[in-house]
Amino acid sequence: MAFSIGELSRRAGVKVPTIRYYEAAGLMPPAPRSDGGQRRYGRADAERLTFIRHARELGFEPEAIRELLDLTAHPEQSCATIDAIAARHLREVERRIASLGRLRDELARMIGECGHGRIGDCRVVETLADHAHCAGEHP
Amino acid sequence: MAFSIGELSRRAGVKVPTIRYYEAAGLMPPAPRSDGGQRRYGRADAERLTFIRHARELGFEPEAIRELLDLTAHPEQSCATIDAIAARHLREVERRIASLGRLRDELARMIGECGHGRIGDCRVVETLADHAHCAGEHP
DNA sequence: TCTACGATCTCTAGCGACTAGAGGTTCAAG
DNA sequence: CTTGAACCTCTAGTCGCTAGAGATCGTAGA
Repeated sequence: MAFSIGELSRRAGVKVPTIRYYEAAGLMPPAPRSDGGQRRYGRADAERLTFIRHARELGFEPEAIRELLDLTAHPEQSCATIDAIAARHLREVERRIASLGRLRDELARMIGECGHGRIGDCRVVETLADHAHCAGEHP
Repeated sequence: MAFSIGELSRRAGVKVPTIRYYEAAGLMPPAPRSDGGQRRYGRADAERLTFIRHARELGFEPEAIRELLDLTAHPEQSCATIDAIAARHLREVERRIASLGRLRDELARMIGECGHGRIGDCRVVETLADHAHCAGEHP
């Protein structure tokens, strides 16, 4: 039920030094220690760390991840607070899904044309380059 | 038709020093210079840079972005090469869309429960923490 | 044409998020 | 017990930017 940092590393797919870094950075809680001073972890830590890894791979910044983790950690805070934070992240997530959807379609089209012996022209750049209007981001 | 780095910065939503950094890093081609040595850009540069920004926001590493840009830049390379690279990115993009979809559903559920006066428990962590099986990533 | 001043130039240094290594301690299988 | 892999802390390095410093360019207005 209690396992080492190496085991946690294997379960979550996050390198050992990175786990220690996340603890120092406040993304992971300070782990309880064995008599000899080594960190001990449980299932919840593996889940939390796996979430952090996925969120990082998806391009979320540590600050955003912290907020998402807080949603889980403090369900007692007001509905309005949760709603505002969740809604903001929801909009962001939907933007990303839309962008990735366009990229997926373009990649699929290229592969399809390849199969028919044509070297189709590639519009990967145009695919994500347009839609500059989805911005409203840089003040 | 030819504009400055500041103008490019505004069009693409990327800071001026970052543009110079991308040039040094090889993500942007070396820009032609004015008589006085200032960089001059065209429409294609703005598109490319906007693509880079979007791809970075979506969590793609510079190396992956370089590959995607190369797909566009060298349509003359063999079908097999293009197919392999595009297929790999397609799988990755689909994984991300699936992950984001789960996160979106969970955020939407929380907001929905908020609206009905309940402070629903938050499962955002579980949402992305499971599915460790989609790994095959860390050797 | 001259001038002023904002934009651009290069260069160096700093920061956030890791990552790698040195040197020493702990744990657990034998 | 012993011993070697795994852990500890600490420092230093890398990558992707970001923020000055000090000098030069370019253009609008007198």
